[in-house]
Amino acid sequence: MDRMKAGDDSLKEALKPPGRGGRRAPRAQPHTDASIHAAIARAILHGELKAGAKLPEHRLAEIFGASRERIRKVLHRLAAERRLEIIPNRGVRVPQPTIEEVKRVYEAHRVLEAGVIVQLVSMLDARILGILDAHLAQERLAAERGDRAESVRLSGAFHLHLVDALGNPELSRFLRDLLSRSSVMVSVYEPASQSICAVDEHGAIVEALRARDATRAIQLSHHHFLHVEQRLHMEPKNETAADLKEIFRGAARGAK
Amino acid sequence: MDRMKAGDDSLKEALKPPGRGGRRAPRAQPHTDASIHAAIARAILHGELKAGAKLPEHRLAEIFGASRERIRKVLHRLAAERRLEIIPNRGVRVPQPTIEEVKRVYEAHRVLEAGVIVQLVSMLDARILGILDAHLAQERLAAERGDRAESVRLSGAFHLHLVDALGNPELSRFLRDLLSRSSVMVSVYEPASQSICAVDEHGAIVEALRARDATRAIQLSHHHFLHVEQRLHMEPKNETAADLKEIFRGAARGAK
DNA sequence: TTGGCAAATAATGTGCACATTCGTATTTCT
DNA sequence: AGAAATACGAATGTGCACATTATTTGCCAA
Repeated sequence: MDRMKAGDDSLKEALKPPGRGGRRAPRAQPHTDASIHAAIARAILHGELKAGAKLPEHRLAEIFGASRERIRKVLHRLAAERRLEIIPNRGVRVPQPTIEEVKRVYEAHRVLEAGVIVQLVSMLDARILGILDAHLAQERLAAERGDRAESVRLSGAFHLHLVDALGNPELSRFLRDLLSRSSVMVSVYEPASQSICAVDEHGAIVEALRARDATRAIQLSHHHFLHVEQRLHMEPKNETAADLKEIFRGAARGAK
Repeated sequence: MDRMKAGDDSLKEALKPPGRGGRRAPRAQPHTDASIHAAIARAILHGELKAGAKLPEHRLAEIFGASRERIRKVLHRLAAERRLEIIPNRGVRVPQPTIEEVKRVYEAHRVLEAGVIVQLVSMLDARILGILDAHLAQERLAAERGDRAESVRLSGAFHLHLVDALGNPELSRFLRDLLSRSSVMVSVYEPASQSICAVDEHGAIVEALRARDATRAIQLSHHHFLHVEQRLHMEPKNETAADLKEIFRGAARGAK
């Protein structure tokens, strides 16, 4: 028979909006390399493509209406960015990180953020503090509303704000890479409920920064990451992946 | 006539040893993807491929004796790693960083190393100190011998030892990316003579680490990087690139 | 002589077809 | 009946040929 493993039609759902959501399908340029790349990256980031999900290039080609070679190029690029994993002659999958790799990513983030804090206290100004304060307000609002999805998103954005404040593209890009890998991890080793990053801990870090106390800010950040790591479940969830067509439905070819 | 720009035959020279240098050409497997990737990466790292050098895929294909598609795949991967720059429909070149980008890379390295130091003082042991001490001894030896090339290599390796001591692959990989980009920069904005990184400054950092004085180590590291930045010339050298065949001669197909 | 324009040329981008390899299912032997 | 070997099928890997785009060269005109 067809040996369809676990429903193979949900890939379409994940790759919805390459950016602009509501426009009616333009024409003549259904999908550029960048839009396919963005669609798949977004699906991974949003957890719609679960860890371990297979991405057959032939299937993706027909979903996006693109040739297999274009899909192939995008897939290889995503693999070079560590967002996908290519096993020779066996296809491409969403990486299924081990618990050790998860800890390495968090450790890397922790080490980087310590360096960021050191640099930040020497160049902190009202503008940066304003951004951080505004962000904390958003986080509190989302927490009060009980908007869990938004809280998760904002808790990641907090750390992005810290590096982005330095204005260094290299560092920002590195952290984004780490976060994109973290997002896959939360779908596997799902943290206990509640917000991933407690708002209070973020607030405390900002206060230490405001006081130009790098040592204290680093300590707070350090403990903050330890809390996050402790919330991770030690055993992977191992759920069956949704099918590709569903995932990429919106992103597929606009309106087929 | 032939419009050979600046001698187009030096590409071969740069891509010499994919790793093993002296072995006589094996057979049947002239070049795998990895070996081509390594050869080009090495040529960039060693400064044999100067900034702004063009790498026509057809030329590389005949040099390595591989198909154009394989070259193409490797080139795209190198571009994803920020080692090469692809301009659509205009080919691939070695990136020619601006002085601002150079400073960003050094700043990123400096910020990262601050975080590394923070983590390092909390997990420093005799083994790590031994590695660092041994490295310093090598650096002093090279300096006494006046071996400038070796000094440059070792000064970069010192910072690699610092991150590698943490045992975190993510951080090590990030720093290697940064260093690979720095190597292109020194060929453009050539630092004043003398060693790039003074051995004494490295030694002082190790001493601060030995004393578990993170603050002092960070300060030393910070000033160390400022010194390196100050040594950069502010104007690019703009020299004509050597030709490809020469660069990749050894690496090409072993024994033509 | 210089400036712009047009054709030729070379290099890149793309799609197609074939070769290779891995997983699966069937068959056969013990 | 169980296990191993084999054959089948699907998916990936690779090379080739064509289309498209940029760059250069030659020419013409001002």
